[in-house]
Amino acid sequence: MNLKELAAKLGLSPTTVSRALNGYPEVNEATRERVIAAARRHNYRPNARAIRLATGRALAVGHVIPLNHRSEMMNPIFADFITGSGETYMRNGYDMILSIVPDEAEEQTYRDLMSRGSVDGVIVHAPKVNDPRIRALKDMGLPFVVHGRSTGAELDYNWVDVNNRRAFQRAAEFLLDLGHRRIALVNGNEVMDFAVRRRAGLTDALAARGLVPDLSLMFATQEMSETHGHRAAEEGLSRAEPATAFLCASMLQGMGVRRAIEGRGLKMGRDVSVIIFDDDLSYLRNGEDVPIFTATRSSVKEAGRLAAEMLLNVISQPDMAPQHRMLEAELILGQSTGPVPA
Amino acid sequence: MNLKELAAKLGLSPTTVSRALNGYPEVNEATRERVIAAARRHNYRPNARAIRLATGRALAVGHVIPLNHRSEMMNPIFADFITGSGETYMRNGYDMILSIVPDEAEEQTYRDLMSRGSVDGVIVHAPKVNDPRIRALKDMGLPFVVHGRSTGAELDYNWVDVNNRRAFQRAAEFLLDLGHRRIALVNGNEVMDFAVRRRAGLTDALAARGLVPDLSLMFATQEMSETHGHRAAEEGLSRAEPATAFLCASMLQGMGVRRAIEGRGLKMGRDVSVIIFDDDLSYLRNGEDVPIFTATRSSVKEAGRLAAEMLLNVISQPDMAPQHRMLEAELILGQSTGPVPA
DNA sequence: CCTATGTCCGTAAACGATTTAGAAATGGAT
DNA sequence: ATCCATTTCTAAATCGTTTACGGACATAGG
Repeated sequence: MNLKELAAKLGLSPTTVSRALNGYPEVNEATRERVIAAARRHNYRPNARAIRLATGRALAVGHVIPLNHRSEMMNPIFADFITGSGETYMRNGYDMILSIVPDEAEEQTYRDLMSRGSVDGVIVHAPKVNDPRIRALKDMGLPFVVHGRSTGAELDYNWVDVNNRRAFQRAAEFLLDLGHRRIALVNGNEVMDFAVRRRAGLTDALAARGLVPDLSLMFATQEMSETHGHRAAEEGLSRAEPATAFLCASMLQGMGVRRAIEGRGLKMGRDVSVIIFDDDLSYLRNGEDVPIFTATRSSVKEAGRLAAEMLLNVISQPDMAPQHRMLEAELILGQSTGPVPA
Repeated sequence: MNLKELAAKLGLSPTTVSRALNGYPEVNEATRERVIAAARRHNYRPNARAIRLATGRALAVGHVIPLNHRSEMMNPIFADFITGSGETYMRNGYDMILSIVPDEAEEQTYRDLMSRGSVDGVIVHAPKVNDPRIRALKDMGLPFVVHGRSTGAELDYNWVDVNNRRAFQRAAEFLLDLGHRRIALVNGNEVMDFAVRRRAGLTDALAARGLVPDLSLMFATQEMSETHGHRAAEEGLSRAEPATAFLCASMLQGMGVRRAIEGRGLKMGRDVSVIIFDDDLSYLRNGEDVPIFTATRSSVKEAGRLAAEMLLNVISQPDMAPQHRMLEAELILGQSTGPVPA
């Protein structure tokens, strides 16, 4: 059942039917109701392909997920992010198109999505320091929102980010207040922008107390996984002067650190303190009612929701000034931290 | 730059240009090359919206992800699954459209995708026992492939599944050979079809040795998470006759079980044995070179690849007989199993 | 020489909606 | 009765491709 057929059944022109269904004012309310009733009765759904061609809009946004083909690993936060953004798209009649591409092909993917008219805008995931995609997207004129930021990008652009620096700074201050001086960092890969900011948060806090970071306790694991966290903690605990506290960039790393601690017969929270960054992932809850890990918490799902809303705004008002949204992580107290052992 | 403009520049009709670019035979090879060169030079990309309307194909497949709105949790295997399927779509020029919907709205979502012409087919995720979606999709005539199966569906349909029953049967036999008799099951929610099959695998193995399952050791957790695994193991270990082995449906549950074991000062693999189902997720590796957990392993990413290929085949040949692909899990030996303590 | 067969290319009509321009009907005001 | 504005609707163009059909030309066969 298409528009023409429906119009024929009603004895109206396709134009009027279209206008009636889309809420245009120049149609009698009586006919509008008649049209809507008939549309419902005949189960009419406008053909999305035709709408897209006629309006010149794709009614779709793209999420391009870079796949690090060395580790073949997709960022685990991604599932939660799209859970948040997906609902916004649905409510506004937009489709979400996912492209998973090796990271070196990402820029070309944006170009294709754009020039073939498959999307009206994109979300940029996992920005690196000095990420070239930002300049490229600006040049192409494709609306975009970055989840995170890119240090060194001289242009202004739309982003939604959590205050990674402040989060790790506060976490480090908390550990310092507990007397910890040998604080190990179990970071993500430091080509990623968020990792650099988290590291800066730690060094800021140390510097504020006149301490210099011990580079032998700064780990940046290739993957933010349990095993990599475990390995880093093994090293940090076997130093001549072992770490008394760990600051981890992810829950999984934190679990690996805990395993290393307990593997040595030590107790987390008593002998060694651990703070993690908790993205509040649905499938990796930090405890149920009472949190296991002390953590800086910020919901990545919420970030997804905000980024999607921002992108739809940017699409509908293309010459709007760049939008920014900074989220603050909350520091929540769990059972994994305590005063430094005497 | 569109087709008409490109044709004008070449002094040809749009028809000829279209045919040249799409490899139709009725065009001189010399002109074809001229056209291809010009298309490349002017950076011409055919408008996807127009192609879709003209051909009547969506050139897109849908993945409808049910969101259990009680737990607000997306299945964590999903990210790996689409990593596998995504590449197949890309190679064949298909888009992947993701819809994340509360599970009660899922059927309506399929209907919308279909009648508005947004997709040529869908992948059905997370089938339940007696899943009504299968009948609904058959009735609608929308091509689909199920990741998993649905016990009780009287119709035949396309599916890609792992042999869950055999996997858990073999795992249980292995534990029985090691002398274990009190084997706890830490299963997923048993409205899910795969969970029922895994349970059947265990009870099969027990029955083959004349044993009856101890219902007080059969857990079906609402979520397959670390905390739920931990809680189940706490119960299983505090029985009058505690479990000596655990059969877990996921890696995360296994990690929770390990935590419960170690929290009691016991050692996994010596005091208590654990076998997990390992979906070979990219962000949850079971060890690096040598596996931590003894596991039944089957790559969900591979399943995604196979399901995508099957779906594209079904789309291109709609009256093909239903296709099935059964994957066998391999039983890999880790450090989490050993003979039952005396 | 005429016709049949191929080869190569163009014309025009789809595809199914939106949207522009304009016509017909209606209602008041003069 | 005339004029103008407003309301309501229609016809036709448009979006950028694909594709059914047909024409021109060359070559081969009779």
